[in-house]
Amino acid sequence: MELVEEDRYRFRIAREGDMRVPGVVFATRGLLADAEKSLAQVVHVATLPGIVAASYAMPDIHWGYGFPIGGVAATAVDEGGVVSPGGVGFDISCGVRLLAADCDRAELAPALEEVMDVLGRTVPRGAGPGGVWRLTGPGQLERLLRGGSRYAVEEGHGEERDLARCEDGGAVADADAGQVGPRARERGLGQVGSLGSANHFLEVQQVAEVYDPPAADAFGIAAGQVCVMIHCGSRGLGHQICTDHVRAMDRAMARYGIRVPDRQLACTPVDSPEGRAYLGAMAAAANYGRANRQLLTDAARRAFGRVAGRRLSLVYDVSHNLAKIETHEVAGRRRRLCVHRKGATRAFPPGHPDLPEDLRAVGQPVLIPGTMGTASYVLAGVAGGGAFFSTCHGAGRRMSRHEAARKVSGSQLRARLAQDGIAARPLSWRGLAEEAPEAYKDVGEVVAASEGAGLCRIVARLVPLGVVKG
DNA sequence: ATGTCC
Repeated sequence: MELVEEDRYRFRIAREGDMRVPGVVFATRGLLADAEKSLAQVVHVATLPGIVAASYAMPDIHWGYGFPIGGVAATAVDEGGVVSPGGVGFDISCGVRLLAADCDRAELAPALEEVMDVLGRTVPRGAGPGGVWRLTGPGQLERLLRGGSRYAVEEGHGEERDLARCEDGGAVADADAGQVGPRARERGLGQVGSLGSANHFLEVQQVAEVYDPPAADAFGIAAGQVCVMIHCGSRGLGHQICTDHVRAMDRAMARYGIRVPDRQLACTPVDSPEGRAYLGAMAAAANYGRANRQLLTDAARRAFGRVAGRRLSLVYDVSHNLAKIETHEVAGRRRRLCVHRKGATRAFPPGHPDLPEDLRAVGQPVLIPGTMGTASYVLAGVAGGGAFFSTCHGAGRRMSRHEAARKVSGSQLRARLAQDGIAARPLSWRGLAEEAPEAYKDVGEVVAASEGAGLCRIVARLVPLGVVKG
């Protein structure tokens, strides 16, 4: 496949064959080494009915189920555009929340090990059931699927101010719990308020460097400040919803005359019973993911309060695995689009009406989880953001889990992190090894390419002080 | 990502 370099950070895959739009890849040549399989997925996505503008890829693109991770695709709702669960991913509403503590690193230092011990004991994690909340019955799950973070706050697990700093105010209204199947419910009941495993984490971090002081100031973070970053999703509930609706769409697709180059791209029109059912269930899972992060926030606040007498205030909460109905101008026309972001973060520009008032002047905070040994970033949305106001979501893997586990010893990694002043609380050595910093690309390179491509601007770099891993 | 294969 030919990748035409349009400028240093933007490449084009010309339209050919069944492609309805070209591919546009924001990256550097270096970041695209070994990206052949995921670029083929960019081409596959370009064939979807109703897709507009381009099949986009972010600088942290890598291979995923059907769509690439780091993919953005918008379809025109009123022109037969489709929705595809593969364009959201299995971990619906996986996302990141950043909390800022009322202290700097030196002030927390004497209490850090104990804070990490308490977090290690009180943050539920790992595969399978177990969470902060034990739901009392189906009615409570129903309210949670509709109310998201808002419901968790109503039940006493947070502050009203938290909701203003959550994407969509902590919950979307179009959740349809009736489209969440019995198995998804069953899996979700016992996992509310848990990290999960793999790349999910809770980290205590320090703001190492501020690049955009006015934006950092508006976000409520400053150099040296201690932060807590939570990266998790909708656990088994989201996974089961994806499984159920992929199956339903796979069966229904032919009735709509839709053919896709890869069965993993199963889709139906947004405006079809199957499309609406998926989007309703997906929104419910999105609310579940938000409640999940709200409850983990509560657990982190309790640990910080009890051990160190410190408070945590919410900077922002944003997902990087969602599809949303948004209105954008395409080719001079305002159109209602279904924007799929999979491993891509929404990044609203300054002035956007959906941003809370105190952030509107600087743009939406974008939270980029890096690795436990290097850094994470806070970015901000910019005007003109070239892919329906989307940017990267993380470092992107360089090694497979298998390769990382083979090359890295978990116990040696923990010792190495400790030498660097990072207190790790892993659940298993294997899990830690799979997430070793060297298993990932350089997150600094990813965010630099994202900024260079005009998708966002870099606000601050955060470095880990302690990590709780599933 | 995921009760890592109903």
